[in-house]
Amino acid sequence: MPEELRYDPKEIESRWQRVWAHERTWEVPDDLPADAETSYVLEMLPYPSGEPHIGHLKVYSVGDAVAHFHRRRGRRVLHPMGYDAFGLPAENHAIKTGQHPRASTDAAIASFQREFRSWGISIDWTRELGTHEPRYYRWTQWIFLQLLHRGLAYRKEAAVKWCPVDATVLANEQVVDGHCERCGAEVQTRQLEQWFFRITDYADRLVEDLGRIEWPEHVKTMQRNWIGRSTGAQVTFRCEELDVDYPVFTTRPDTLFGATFFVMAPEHPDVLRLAAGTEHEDAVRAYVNAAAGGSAEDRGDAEREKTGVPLGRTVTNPVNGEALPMFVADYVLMEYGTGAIMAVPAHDARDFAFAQAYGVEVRRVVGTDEDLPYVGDGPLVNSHPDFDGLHNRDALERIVAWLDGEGKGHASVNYRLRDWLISRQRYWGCPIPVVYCSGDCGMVAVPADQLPVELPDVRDYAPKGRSPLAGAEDWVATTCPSCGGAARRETDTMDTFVDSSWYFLRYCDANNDEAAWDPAVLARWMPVDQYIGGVEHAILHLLYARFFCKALSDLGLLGADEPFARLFTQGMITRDGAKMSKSKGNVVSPQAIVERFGADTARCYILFIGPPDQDADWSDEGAEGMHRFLGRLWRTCARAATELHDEALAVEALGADGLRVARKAHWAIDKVTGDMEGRFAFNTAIAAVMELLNECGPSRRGAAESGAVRFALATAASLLFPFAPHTAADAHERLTGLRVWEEPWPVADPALLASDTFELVVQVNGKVRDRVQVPAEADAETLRALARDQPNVRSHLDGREVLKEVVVPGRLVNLVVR
RNA sequence: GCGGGCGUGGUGGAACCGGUAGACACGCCGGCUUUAGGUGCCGGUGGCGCAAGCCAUGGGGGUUCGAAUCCCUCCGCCCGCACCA
Repeated sequence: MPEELRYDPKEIESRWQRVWAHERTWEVPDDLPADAETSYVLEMLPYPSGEPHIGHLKVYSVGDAVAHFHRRRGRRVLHPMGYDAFGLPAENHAIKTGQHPRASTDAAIASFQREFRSWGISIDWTRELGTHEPRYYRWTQWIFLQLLHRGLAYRKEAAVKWCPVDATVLANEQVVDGHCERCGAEVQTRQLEQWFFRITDYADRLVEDLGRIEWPEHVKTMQRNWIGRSTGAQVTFRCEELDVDYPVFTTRPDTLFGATFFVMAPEHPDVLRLAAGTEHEDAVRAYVNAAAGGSAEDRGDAEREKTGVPLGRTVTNPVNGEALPMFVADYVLMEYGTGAIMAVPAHDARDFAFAQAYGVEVRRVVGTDEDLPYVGDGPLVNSHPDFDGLHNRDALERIVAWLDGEGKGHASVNYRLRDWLISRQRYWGCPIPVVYCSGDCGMVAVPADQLPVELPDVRDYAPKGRSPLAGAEDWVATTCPSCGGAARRETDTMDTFVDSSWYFLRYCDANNDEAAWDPAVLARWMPVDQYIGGVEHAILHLLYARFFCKALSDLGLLGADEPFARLFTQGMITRDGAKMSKSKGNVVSPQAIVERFGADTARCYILFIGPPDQDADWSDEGAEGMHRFLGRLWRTCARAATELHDEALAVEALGADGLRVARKAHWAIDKVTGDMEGRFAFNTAIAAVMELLNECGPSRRGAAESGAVRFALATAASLLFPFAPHTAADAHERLTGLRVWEEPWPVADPALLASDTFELVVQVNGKVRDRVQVPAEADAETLRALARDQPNVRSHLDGREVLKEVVVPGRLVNLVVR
């Protein structure tokens, strides 16, 4: 093969990357014309650690294809890049090596930048940000202040989750089955004063607005489950002996007449007081202590035997005045509802299990033939003459109305969602911009014009149950912004999910030094039109970001109250069917692939491997095949550029071969466009380009006119550009002299899409017996006659009676015979 | 246990509305080019059968002229939720 026709991705890729960088091709200016059509395409913010992995390659291959497609369809596309740069891995590394987290983070960022650039993704690098840079976290702190002033950030003492390994508190969302989501250690409960964001204020809207966004249904379901909205009633039970009211939340006020006991969580503050002076006092104390020491994991296990201890007191059921025995039991959780429940064993599986174990009465109040416990619907029985016989769902409303009238209860909505605990006793995070005055001012917010509160250097990163920042004495000691007296800084830092809850806003106005953003600029881009990332963020990041947008929009700082209009969650790339990991030694490094085949091959193969929302197994052979295809495309174009003369494409003058090639090109335009528009079917889009190229092979194209072949090849390069930008740009330029990214996305000619003949399938009794080329305009009668006339069809009709003829114009004829 | 998704050649997958099952690729087989090879190009490739044909989309049943696609049922795998009152 002549040297000039060698496909050399290294040379091609670096050459075009230089052109795009030099011409700043992918930058979008801040002063776009008002009528510009825009699109915001965003991949989830990467955490920079070591080098990018194959998941990054996938997310940017998808995102860049989308970004390019929109650009070529005439939109101005915002496609920025940044780094989620605060976080524990860098800090833990610092504890081990003494290297400042900033140094290791910046090194990782540099390697990410280098690799991202080598992939040729079309990023507007002028908007690049790192969440650890003071110019960024200055505004993270500013947002914190806005929330603080609105009462959406607050400090309170509460039972919180503590990870003993990471030595910090965690948000509920970061505890999975009683274990730290990050490190896997079993979490403990501690009573601490911490900072929270009032996300529960938005619980309702966070559920409600899921209806307005185009997200995968399973992600919405996960969020709904997490928020856990339940409607029901709050009902007050009175303990006469102690003269205290205990409200409970129930979703089943219709079963109030079936309540036979009352249970409190071991953490309920009144438990010991209630038992005091009764014969159960010691047992209760022992039970409460045991519960406090038990593991959160066991506590959450529904299969576990129900345990509990009587309190020796009763409460009065407000609907019938009955005295119900009180218990303490750990199947009741302090953090949900009021920490106390009315127990209806006949119609609740948990209460039933407890009643069986402790010999409490079970009273059926929903009449059915089913065994107890019965949690379904039915007519009320054994309740009250006013309600007996009513369907329980109707009775529910009437009972709540009655309670309301009597002042004994009211309709109520309860959520599983807790407020977001955002303080962390760690170093490498955004400082919380608050000081504590040693005088009379108490807690004072650092004024916005004194931001950022910069993270000081410390000598010792090791966590000791308090933030390493507490050791930076010079930094901690400050003056009170209010009275000018002595004050001490808050030493906790913010959860890094705070940093990533607003970065997509900053990108819109990334270099604004006067404000976090200009709302007018934001209005142009927000919400993100297409967000792309892993499903592992279905709850954490995606819920927090939604909360931020709602809170900020309520503050008048932002128009969009949903951050991400469309979400796409990509599947994992596995190797030999298993998740890639260093310990398994099955890691495929993007750098190695790019080194060996070039970025275009890597990107295309990852998209070709299967539907991008599904997991897919990496195959080296598959990547080689993609490399062959790109080489063939490039070479065929390069050869055509010199060997096929550049004649105009006159469709009317084309012969059969030329027409076939031109048609195939228009078919491919239609196919690729449809695959990109409707769904992210990049795999079939690339397959269509492969088909088109196959049609242009020297033997297959036959006597096709050079204009038709050139058009088909240029089209192939053009259609492949979103997936293999360098190769496509190079091939396209050689062939046409034009820069493909400046060309509009091709539009299929309907006249060339429709063929003048089609292959009619003829079935007898549903089995294909023959095929025949027929004119596209043939009417049903013609098709019918033609079908019956095929030799192989005749032999199957021979001596039989035709009962029915099904004619599907443009497709098939089915003859039903006996 | 509850909810959701999936199951198609040796492999990844395609078939978007019920209308030619297996596009496109990997792998394999054969041929050509020949520079020694990788490479490149052309062709073949679901199974059984000499063939006509038959069988085939996890198993079974159903609806339909016609089912990978719709319905019922069973099996297997994956994901989420799971003492939330």
